[in-house]
Amino acid sequence: MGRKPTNNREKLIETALELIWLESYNAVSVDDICKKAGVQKGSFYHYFPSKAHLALETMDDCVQQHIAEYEEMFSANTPPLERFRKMVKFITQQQKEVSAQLGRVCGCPFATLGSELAAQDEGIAHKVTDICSQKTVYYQRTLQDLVEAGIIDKNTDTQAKADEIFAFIVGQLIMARIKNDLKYLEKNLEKALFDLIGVSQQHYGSEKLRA
Amino acid sequence: MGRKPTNNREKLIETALELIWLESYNAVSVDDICKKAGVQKGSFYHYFPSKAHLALETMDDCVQQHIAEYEEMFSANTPPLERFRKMVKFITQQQKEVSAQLGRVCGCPFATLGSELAAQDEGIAHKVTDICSQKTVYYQRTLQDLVEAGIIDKNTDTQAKADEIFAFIVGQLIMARIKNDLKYLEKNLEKALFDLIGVSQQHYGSEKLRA
DNA sequence: TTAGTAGTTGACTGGTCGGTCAAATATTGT
DNA sequence: ACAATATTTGACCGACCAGTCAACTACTAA
Repeated sequence: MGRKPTNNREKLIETALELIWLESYNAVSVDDICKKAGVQKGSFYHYFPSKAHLALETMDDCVQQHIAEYEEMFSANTPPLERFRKMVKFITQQQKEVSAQLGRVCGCPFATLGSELAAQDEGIAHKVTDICSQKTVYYQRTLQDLVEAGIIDKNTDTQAKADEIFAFIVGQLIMARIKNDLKYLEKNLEKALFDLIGVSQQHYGSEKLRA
Repeated sequence: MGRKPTNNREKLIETALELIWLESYNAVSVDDICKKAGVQKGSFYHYFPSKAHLALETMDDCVQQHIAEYEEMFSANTPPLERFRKMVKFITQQQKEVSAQLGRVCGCPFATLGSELAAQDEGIAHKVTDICSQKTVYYQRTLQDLVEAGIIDKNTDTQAKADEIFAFIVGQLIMARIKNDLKYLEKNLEKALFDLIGVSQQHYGSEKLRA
């Protein structure tokens, strides 16, 4: 029943991701999004009760894709250090692509949005917090595997360390966004991450041999 | 000549820092700032040619206070590890105070503003980048001292490591802001920072003995 | 005294904001 | 054919936005 389904909903979500990621939530208006998506404002409010709800659904859409990637990168049959290496490559590669597509380094959309709206919209702040926990689970499991493999200190507080890793990556992405420069990401992220985790030099490249 | 000087200018800058730090640049209007500062809009535009200029001057004002603190914390007659410890304490203490005063964890005003306006206002993005470089100079000098004292790996790329430290702290502050929670900052920041720098466990508390 | 100046006032502008709505249109099940 | 439903349309709303301006006030230097 009803009218033929169009992809207006998806178009709005896609466009919202682009514009908000590039600029910011408050700098992009509903009219901007509609115009760029080629959708009328009435249709917008047919699908989303408010601008904030669009942002929430956009984040859901974005995180779903991320989780799919993370499931693969962090699968148990990948050696633990290699998982982090894959993640670093994924992040830098993704930043490179988005930067080429949108014309500037955009960083982490969740962190940017979360920081901007932390005090303005509880719902969005909460959603971002959720996404963080979701991701740190992958880190924590991997850290446990690293402990068991004897690659890092067995007294590591894996929960705390996982949060630190997340914060570290967020920080690097925020700085890349502000400076509009990918070179720090490309050059040092992996090594810096291993320093933070506490991987000794001798393990840096030797995992495959021992795994 | 002219009328008796008031402190309206300072009031505007103070109020702008409060409101923008708490919320965000685009979420706070010139009217909001004027109202809270008890200053008329005409006076606002007597002192500042635009909202963006106010933000710039607010950052200048804020960074000046920071630099004074950093000069003391990072003075050469403080042992290098102790400098970082002082900084961590300063950051957590400041966050605690601001959080008590403004009602929520606010994080790093430069990073929040920089991330929000990176693509919207070149001037502000550039100013934030400047502030970063200014601060990383302190880190780099301290890292060199740590190398010379034999406390960290002598092959450390101090320039890169200083940027990593900055990004790490920014990340922690952004996460504290998003989660509106200081506990990670209070519990683990110092240890995590030392891990990132590559300070071995044996040096954690022993510096004063050897310095 | 008076001319010049720094600072203040608050009404005003044109444009944009998020959001609403009643009517039109297309599609489906019966 | 027709009723029910899903979707689209674009004009419209009041509130708010950054910024302007001409008149006004209080001070100083000559």
